[in-house]
Amino acid sequence: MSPPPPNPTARKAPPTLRGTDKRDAIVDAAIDLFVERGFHGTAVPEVADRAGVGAGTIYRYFTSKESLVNEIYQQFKTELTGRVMKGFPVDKPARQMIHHMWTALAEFAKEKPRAYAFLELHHHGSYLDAQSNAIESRIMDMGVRFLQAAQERGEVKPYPPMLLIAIVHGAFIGMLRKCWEGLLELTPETIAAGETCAWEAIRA
Amino acid sequence: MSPPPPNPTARKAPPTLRGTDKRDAIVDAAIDLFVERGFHGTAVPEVADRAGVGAGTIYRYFTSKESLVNEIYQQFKTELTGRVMKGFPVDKPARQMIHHMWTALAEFAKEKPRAYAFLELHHHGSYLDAQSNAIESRIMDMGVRFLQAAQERGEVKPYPPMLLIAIVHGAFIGMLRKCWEGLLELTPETIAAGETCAWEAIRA
Amino acid sequence: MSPPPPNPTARKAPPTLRGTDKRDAIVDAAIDLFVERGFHGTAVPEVADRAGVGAGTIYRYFTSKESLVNEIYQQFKTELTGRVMKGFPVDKPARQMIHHMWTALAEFAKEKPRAYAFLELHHHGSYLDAQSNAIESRIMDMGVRFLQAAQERGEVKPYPPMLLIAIVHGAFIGMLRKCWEGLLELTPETIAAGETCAWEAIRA
Amino acid sequence: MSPPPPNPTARKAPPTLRGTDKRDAIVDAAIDLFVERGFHGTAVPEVADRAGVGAGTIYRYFTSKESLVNEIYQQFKTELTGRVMKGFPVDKPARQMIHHMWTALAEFAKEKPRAYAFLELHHHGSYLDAQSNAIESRIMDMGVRFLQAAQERGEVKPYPPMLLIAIVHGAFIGMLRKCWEGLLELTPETIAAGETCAWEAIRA
DNA sequence: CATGAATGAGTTTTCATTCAT
DNA sequence: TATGAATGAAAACTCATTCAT
Repeated sequence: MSPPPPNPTARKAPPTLRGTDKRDAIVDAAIDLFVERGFHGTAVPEVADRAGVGAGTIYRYFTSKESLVNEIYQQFKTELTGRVMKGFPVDKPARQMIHHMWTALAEFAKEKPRAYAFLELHHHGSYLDAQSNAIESRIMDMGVRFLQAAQERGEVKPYPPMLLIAIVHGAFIGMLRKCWEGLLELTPETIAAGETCAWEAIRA
Repeated sequence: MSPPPPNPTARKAPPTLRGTDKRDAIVDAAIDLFVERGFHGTAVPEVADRAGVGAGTIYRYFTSKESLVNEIYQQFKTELTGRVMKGFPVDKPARQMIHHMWTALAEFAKEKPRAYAFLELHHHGSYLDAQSNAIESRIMDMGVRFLQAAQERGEVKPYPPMLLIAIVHGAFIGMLRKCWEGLLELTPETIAAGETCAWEAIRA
Repeated sequence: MSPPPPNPTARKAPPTLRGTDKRDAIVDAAIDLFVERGFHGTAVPEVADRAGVGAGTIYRYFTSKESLVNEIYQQFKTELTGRVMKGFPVDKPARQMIHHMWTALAEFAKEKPRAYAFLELHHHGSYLDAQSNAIESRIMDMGVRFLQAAQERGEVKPYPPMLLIAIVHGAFIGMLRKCWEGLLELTPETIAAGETCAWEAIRA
Repeated sequence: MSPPPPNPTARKAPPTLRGTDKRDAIVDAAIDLFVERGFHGTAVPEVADRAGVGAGTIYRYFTSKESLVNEIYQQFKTELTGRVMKGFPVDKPARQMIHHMWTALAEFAKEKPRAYAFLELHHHGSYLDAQSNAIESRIMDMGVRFLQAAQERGEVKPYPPMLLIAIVHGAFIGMLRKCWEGLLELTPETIAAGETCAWEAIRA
């Protein structure tokens, strides 16, 4: 996200990196607090405290509290959709598409659980701007197209594609939530079992 | 301004019920706003305005903003669990249990969509007190017991019961969310299709 | 506290008395609360609760919270000054004047401790109106005149009369305060000892 | 801390001390208003206005309105008792003790009249915490001990020491109050005369 | 007459944002 | 560039007073 220093001999390199460090610290702190207490329940100075920076510093990286959530949202939503899109088995059977998607989501959720929780919990906050919401629709459209194709091949149930997406995605979220609540563990076995359920939910 | 009174002699009805009316108006307004903007994003005077009462009036019915969310949460969570429990086919095959549960949830969600959204979105808010959280665990325990019995009868997949619950409940929420977003309609067909998916997700 | 009904056949007696009873109950409750928590620290509904009447009832006897304090203040200040004036040994030696005054104050303070505390603590509240403050000055003027006369007779110290008043009255209040705090008991002995001190403080 | 700058180029003095300056301004404003209108009668923004700071600033120096009164109370009560204790003629005749105490109190009351009035008027407010009240008792205990010793030496009247304290302290307060009301002037002569009265009030 | 539910102006307190250093 | 003290607008909540019953 930060452009590579065009001048490798610059003495200013550490400060430049420090800038990135600070941004990252702010993002990390903000994710934690937004997940724990929600957007409106989190005070900017709290974010600054947890990030170990001054309150004013946040405004050097983000123009407002709203832009902070939105930038975080877009950053991670983009990363998440990127992972799902990357290597998506476009021409393969639906079973493999589900496997790819389920695995990609699970990996992300395991690597960056707070970020995933953040995306999930702030899904439709009134503070999200148009751009943040747009990312969602694009991936949804893609999902619908692939599912329609699979229906035509008779691989999945002939229900509205949006319903099938909802069922699969909902099942995934449901699984994750129980993990966050400590009632389930996100082991490879759990993930695989969940995937089986999700597939059988929609297969023809 | 006032609707044409079909009965010109009825004058006392509103005054008689006014106390209950006001409380209900506050609860309705609060649900709407909490769903739209979240707990911390909703100001008490906004609730009062939408309810058509003075700001101070809210404090005659609820001791604090927190008690307002908690009372609403408990009221509807109790109603919802009551509906699921009532007439639950205890000794019947798992398929019927799923049908009963799915139908009960769908009926409630259709009758009182805002209330259902409220319960769903405020699920684990830090402002919910012990009592509010307790209702959830009790119904979950029951679900686990029934699923275990069904597993022993070989009716559902031999995965952790909590995972199966998560999948089914998650699928239901997923379906609803798409309805809230206007991407799906909560018709009897949609509901039935979703139920089929949910059942096939967990059946052995 | 309520006078015996002089007319046993009057059907209206109870209502009539009830009115007076209510006013008295309000005054009693108000004195207690004003002493405990101060004027601004006392809520009108609290007064109503303790008096056992409805909140609105207070406004049938007093036009406002301010008029409530002021009426109470004037009522008891008038009673107190009346007691001091009644039978004041105008032509007698200063020693006897001090005795009379000290005894009158002590009797009142013993009979109606809350009322005395009220007068003392609300002495110069910004909510007292002109009339309330006027009562004070009149009795003070009288005290100054008598003390000047006594000075001319060489009975008391030739200091500013206002200082002598301040010393004696201050000493009395000081004694009472320790009683209120439970550090001293308002026995006849204490009162007499205090009087001796007060007299020797100002005698020539 | 900084000597009076006779040098017109000094620009940095106020900023250096600004933190302390603000706190002091708040304390000064609060004392004035608490004396004039009482604790509950004073609104925090009023204090802020008079102090020339923003309302929020007060909460950077004091955690609440209550802590504001308590900190002020303790600060000045500690200063006052310190002055009385400092150089107290422990082994000298009671006459000298009275002189020392009376002079110390009068000096403080003259230097910081608002602070003295504040201490006096808020003496037993329900908003004072345990620590604020504790300061009072310690100095009282000391007074009792010294008076008992003086009684054994036959220097003062054989009345309860607490009564003698009450008389002397009450007389002092009485004198001050008349000064606050403008009915007496706190000249050295007045102070000396008052002291004479106070001594003769308790001497054997 | 008596009541107490209802209210909005006012209270204490928090917090996003700015700006002097 | 980074800071954090300062702030005022807005939040949650209280209460003197009114008025329909």
